[in-house]
Amino acid sequence: MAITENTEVTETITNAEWCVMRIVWTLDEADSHTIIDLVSQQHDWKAATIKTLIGRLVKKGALATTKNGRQFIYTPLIPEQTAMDAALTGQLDQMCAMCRGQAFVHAIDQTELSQADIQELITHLQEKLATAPTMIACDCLPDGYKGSC
Amino acid sequence: MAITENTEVTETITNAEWCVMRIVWTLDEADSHTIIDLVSQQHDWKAATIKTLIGRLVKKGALATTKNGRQFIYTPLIPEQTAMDAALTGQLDQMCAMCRGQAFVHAIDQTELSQADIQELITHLQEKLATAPTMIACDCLPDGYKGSC
DNA sequence: GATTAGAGTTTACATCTGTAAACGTAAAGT
DNA sequence: ACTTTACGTTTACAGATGTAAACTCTAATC
Repeated sequence: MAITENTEVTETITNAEWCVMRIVWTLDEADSHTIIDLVSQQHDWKAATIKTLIGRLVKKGALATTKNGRQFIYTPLIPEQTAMDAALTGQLDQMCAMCRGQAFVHAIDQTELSQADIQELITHLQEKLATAPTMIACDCLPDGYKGSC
Repeated sequence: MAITENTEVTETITNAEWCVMRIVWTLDEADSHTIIDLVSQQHDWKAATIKTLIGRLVKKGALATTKNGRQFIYTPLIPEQTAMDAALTGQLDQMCAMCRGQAFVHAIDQTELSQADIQELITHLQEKLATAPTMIACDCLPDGYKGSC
């Protein structure tokens, strides 16, 4: 069995931490110098700030460290797609079930998507359509109360 | 001109606050007794906790108050759809532009959607397809560096 | 009219986040 | 060997967030 599987997305990655993770996800592995260099070109943060974020991510189990001479090489322990999925789903779970569809409509309107992604989305949606319910009930009120947004 | 337009979504609504807002959005207006009653059926929070959340939402300008005898009637000052839109978009803006399409695929897979919503999404996507780029570049690294997730 | 109850306000407090300086230590240069 | 770097760790600190008790009134009750 694999040694470092991370199925459980235990800890949450904060906004600032996302910026660090994105660098490491993209490079797949990076030393702190590289991370600090790249992140500070995107955000007006001191090196110390980025060091803190790296440290917190290691403690959270989002980044792994491999000793390389005097320094570390950082690698992602949780897949980018998993983190994105959890972040989006977490946000959606908080919203009224009845309104999620509209939220998607708006979000998709405002997001640049590639032709391939759009195709894939259409395909998935068409499949989903087959078994889709006529309507989704509002789940904002406790069980037993009816109401709709 | 209208008196209480709230175009600017200044303050953020926190997770706990969302639970209160959902009740008010759904009922359209509610007194604190009702809010406390309904919210505490969904969450194991003391009345005091919910009072705090209501207070913070009023201070943030998310809820309006109208005096009604000794108590207040609370009404939403920001539309639910606007808040949902901002929440989703904010989350997406944090993720790699190249990966957002996949994030949508996963999110949509895990969300129950009505037939009508799916139809609408397909229509929007088909329209989008016409002007969609072949691919979206990864924007995780600072300008000048190329790399892809 | 005195008392009580309930609505809103203040205060409290631990944890999480964003932001960063200070520090210890081992490697690298001289 | 001695000093300077530079990497990772510790400490700091204000503001946001989750969670809730305490307090102050005004309105309703006896």
